[in-house]
Amino acid sequence: MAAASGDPGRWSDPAVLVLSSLAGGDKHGYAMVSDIEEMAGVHLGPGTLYGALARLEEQGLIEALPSEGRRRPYRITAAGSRILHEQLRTIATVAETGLSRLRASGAPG
Amino acid sequence: MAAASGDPGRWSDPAVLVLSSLAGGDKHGYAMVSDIEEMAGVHLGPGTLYGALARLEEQGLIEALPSEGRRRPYRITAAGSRILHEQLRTIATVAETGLSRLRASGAPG
DNA sequence: CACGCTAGTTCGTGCTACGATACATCGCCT
DNA sequence: AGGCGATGTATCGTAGCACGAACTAGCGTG
Repeated sequence: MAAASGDPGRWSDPAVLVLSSLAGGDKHGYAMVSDIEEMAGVHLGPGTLYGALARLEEQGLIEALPSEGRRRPYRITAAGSRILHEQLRTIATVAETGLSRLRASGAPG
Repeated sequence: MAAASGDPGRWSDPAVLVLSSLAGGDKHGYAMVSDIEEMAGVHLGPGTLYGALARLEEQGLIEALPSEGRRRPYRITAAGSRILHEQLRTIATVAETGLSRLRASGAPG
C-alpha cells in the first residue's frame, strides 16, 4: 500500500507471494519476480523482494542454495511450507467468505 | 506482521478484513472485531482497526452511518465493494495457486 | 456513588513496502 | 581482446502502516 490519497493500493504481501512462488520450485530473485507477476499480476521491486528474502531466510522459512554464477537461488524449507500452508488457508477462507458476501449483497437475484 | 525475530506473523491485512466484514452487513467497530475473529481467526486491536477505518473512509471505500448511542456503525460503499472484489480475486488466485503447489510438492502420490 | 463492562479514540514505536540507485557479471558484436 | 547492453543482485532512504497501551465516555448494578 503505497499511498493514502485515493489509492487503495493493490494487495501485496511479499512474504506470502515469495513463499508461494518458491512452493513451485527453487528460484532465484528475478525468476520469482516474473513468476509472481504471472500468477498474481503483482510486481515486486528489488527492495521489496530482497527485504522479504532476507527476513524469510532469517526466520528459516527459506534457505539459500549455492550460487549459480550471478544467480542466488532459494528453496522453501519445511517450516516455510508449513507456515505458508497456514497463511494460505486463512487467506483462502477470507477470500471465499468475502466473495460470497459480495455475491449475496450485490447479486440477490 | 508485528515482529521480525523468529515470528513469521499471522497474515493480516486490516483493509481487506474490514471490507470483507462490512460486505456482510453494516457493523460498528467491536462487531467487526468479533466478526473478523470468527471468520478468519485474526484479532485486530483497536489501533489497527481504527487506523484502517479512518483510511478506508478517507478513500471513500466505507462510509460512517449516524451513531447509535455509543456505537459508530459503518457501511461499505459501491467503490469499496468494487475494490474489495478486485483484491479478493487476486488473493484467491494466490491462495489457490500456492495451495495446489504445496499439494503437488508435498503429496506427490 | 463506586465499580466493571462495552465501545470508541488517541498516541508512539518499530517494522516494512517500495522505488531509486549502484554494483557485479555475462554474452554479444566488432 | 575491448566495449556495451542485458541480466541479476545488493543497499539506502522515505513514508506509511500494524500494533499494543493507555485514555475517555456511557450504562447497568449494588
